[in-house]
Amino acid sequence: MRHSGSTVEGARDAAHVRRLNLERVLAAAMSREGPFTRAELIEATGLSAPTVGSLAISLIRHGLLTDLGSGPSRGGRRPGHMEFNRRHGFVAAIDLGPTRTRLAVADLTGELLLRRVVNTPENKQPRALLNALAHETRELLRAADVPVSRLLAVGAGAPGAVDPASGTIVGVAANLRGWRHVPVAAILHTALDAPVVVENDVNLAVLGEHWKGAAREHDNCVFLSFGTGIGAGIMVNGRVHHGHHALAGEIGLMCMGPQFVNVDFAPRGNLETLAGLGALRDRWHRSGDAADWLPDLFLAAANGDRDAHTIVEEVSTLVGIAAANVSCTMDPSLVVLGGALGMQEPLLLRVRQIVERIMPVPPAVVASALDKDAPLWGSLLMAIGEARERVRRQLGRRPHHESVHKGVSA
Amino acid sequence: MRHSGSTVEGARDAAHVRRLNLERVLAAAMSREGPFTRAELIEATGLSAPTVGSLAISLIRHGLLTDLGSGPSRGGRRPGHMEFNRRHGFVAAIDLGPTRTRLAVADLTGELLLRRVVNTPENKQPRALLNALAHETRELLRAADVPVSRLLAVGAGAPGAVDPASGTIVGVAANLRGWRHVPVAAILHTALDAPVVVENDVNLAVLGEHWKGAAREHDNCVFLSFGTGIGAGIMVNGRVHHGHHALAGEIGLMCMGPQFVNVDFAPRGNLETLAGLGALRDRWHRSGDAADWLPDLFLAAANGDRDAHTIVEEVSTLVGIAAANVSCTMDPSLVVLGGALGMQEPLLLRVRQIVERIMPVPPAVVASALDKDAPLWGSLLMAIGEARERVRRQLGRRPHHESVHKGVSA
DNA sequence: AGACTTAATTAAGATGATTAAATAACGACC
DNA sequence: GGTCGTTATTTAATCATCTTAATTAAGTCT
Repeated sequence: MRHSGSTVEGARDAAHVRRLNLERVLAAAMSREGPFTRAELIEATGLSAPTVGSLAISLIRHGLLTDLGSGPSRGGRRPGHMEFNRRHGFVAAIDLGPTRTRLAVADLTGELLLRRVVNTPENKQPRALLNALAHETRELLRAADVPVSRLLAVGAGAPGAVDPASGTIVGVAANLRGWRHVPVAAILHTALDAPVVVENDVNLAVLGEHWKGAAREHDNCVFLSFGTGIGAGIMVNGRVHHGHHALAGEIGLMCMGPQFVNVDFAPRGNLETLAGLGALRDRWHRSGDAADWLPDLFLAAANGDRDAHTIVEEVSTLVGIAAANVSCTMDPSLVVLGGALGMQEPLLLRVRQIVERIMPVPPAVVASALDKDAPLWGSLLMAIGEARERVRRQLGRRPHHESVHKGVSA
Repeated sequence: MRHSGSTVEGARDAAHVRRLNLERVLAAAMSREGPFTRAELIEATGLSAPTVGSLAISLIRHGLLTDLGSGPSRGGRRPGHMEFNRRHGFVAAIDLGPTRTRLAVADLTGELLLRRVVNTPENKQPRALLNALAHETRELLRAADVPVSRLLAVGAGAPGAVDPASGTIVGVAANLRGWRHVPVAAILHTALDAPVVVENDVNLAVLGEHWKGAAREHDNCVFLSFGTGIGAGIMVNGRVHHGHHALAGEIGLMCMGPQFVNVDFAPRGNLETLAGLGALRDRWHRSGDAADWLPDLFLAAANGDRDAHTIVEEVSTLVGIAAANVSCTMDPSLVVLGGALGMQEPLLLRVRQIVERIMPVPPAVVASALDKDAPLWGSLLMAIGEARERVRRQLGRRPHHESVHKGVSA
């Protein structure tokens, strides 16, 4: 549920300045661990003392800051301590996976309150499934002692092509057949009575890694997910790049050489059909869940099994080429590998080797630090962003005036 | 010569609002063809009449707007017409190519005054060559009747890896051997006494096509240049994407299949060595300038020459794969093909076919509208951006006060 | 006890936006 | 040809919000 700004991008008057300064102070307050004083906010924001004082009062009135009373003196008047009120609002995250769904509840700073992993309900229509997950989320909120009214935003992730603008799953997700044009945001919004932002799971993974994982400080990076499906989350200047049809990062479609062009092309020559877990399973003559046979494959390859070695070698090469080709296109400072296949150490080494051969100034290539939780963290971050947006809008309105009576000046 | 903001990202006070509003009015004034009235500015900016009046006076004082006196009435008071003063400042563009160098002078709206194409001086050291081009630029300014003091900014383009932040050519350019760490911006700045912004030629091409060419309105697009060198200019949300080491778009490095990985790799398997004009020339057993034999090749292919057909077919396929792979990574709404090879019609058709086979929602694939002039237009746009920046900084300072005497209020 | 320190608030002044009213200059109409 | 309404712009009054300077508050230190 995104609101497109109805106003003409903000009137440029004094009130605008006030909003900007409020955000500055709020950002300074949130970035700080524990309590702080007005003086520290003055230092951090560069604003004048009276302004910070006034803004602090405003934020305390709104409940975003908690007044902690005065602290110990440092040689002068005792400072008034305060603290960001983390419990002013909460967010929930739902990472809908093909087999497992991860849920989490956190406060506005991203501190995790509770999390839960459930089996994704099978054989359910999208709407029913989402309602079941909403129910699960409400239970989690109750368990975390969070009143539903305090839920400010929900972040949801799903595999496949997602249009964040409309909060809809537009394409078919790997293992979630039949999900076409499902208005995920709308359904969850109704069920949870909070704004919902929806995003592709790989895009969430890159957000998560950037926030809490291996990609901290890397404002230009990519997350490459190699599992049953193959996709990339692309971060440009600290923001996720979606592309024009929300298809950016669909590197599963990548063509791996001229030999794959003229054949009966569609489903037989691209990266996903060559290097997805499906292809590996077939070549390794196994079936069932990848967790059962994937480690075997890499163990066998390490132990000199000819077939296994060939499979690993060839797939690693393909993955390496993909990573290198994305790198020469985007020039990220970091490439994060994820997904069941992407987390395999031998593959990582081979990918790094290939990338370093091809790129004159190669990006670092590392494994995901958050692994399967990466999209969940990304969902949380996205939800926090939406929640802060909501808070900002709240702050725009004047607080409940407690009719301050003052002597009328002559 | 870029200045990194010394202030802490702008003090958020009333003066800040003033600056923002000045920019609003200026943008509205520049976007308009011909004269306009205050009333129109009020309508366009959403600001109040007194504010616009005051800002207009300020801009007229600074010489950015020209007062044209009052125009015809529309049933009421006659409106005061004014006009953006295009001759308030000028910009120059220099597109340094391996064989030809293009120069242009334009006003602040991008209206071309004069242009010139010269042979790139050969056998000169970088510094001498740049000084020669600066001399050429000054001549062009004189011919266009532009005083050097009115030159507000210069945009320069060069092949190879350019670091726009420092205005330096860092890598080796295709036909300009020996250009390593040449401080282009600094040299030209000294020679022309104006700020210089330097950018990679392919990045400029995408800027140019977006501004005046085939990519208008396409805020997510890529320009693929296929000539002796191969590279891409990548536009994300209306801005050129540079990547972390200014290597974004170096798709000449792209690996075209696993068969090219394990061979003695470095210079023999990537896109540029397979599909660059050098490779074509060798396969077609020719030598000299591509203009002499490239049309022959495509003509022969069209006329059924077996060898030519094979060459064209194979190269087109490689180009198509590259375009498709960039597309699935970036999801642009448009792919523009340029460069001597990229402008060949049969290649375009094949590329379009491949891209449409691979992408579920394919981008449009078109030939460059500006052809060899694309980087020049991009340079102009970049220079105009820099010039406007300079003007904005000027506007920050108070105009020469003509000591307005007024009665002191009691 | 008095002097200096640090923190926060109050007061006064400056800037620049807005609304409301005034002015300017015209067309139209009886 | 005077009144009236219309359009464009300016002037005046008001308001919001920032800043600096002064003041109050509540200590520490010698």
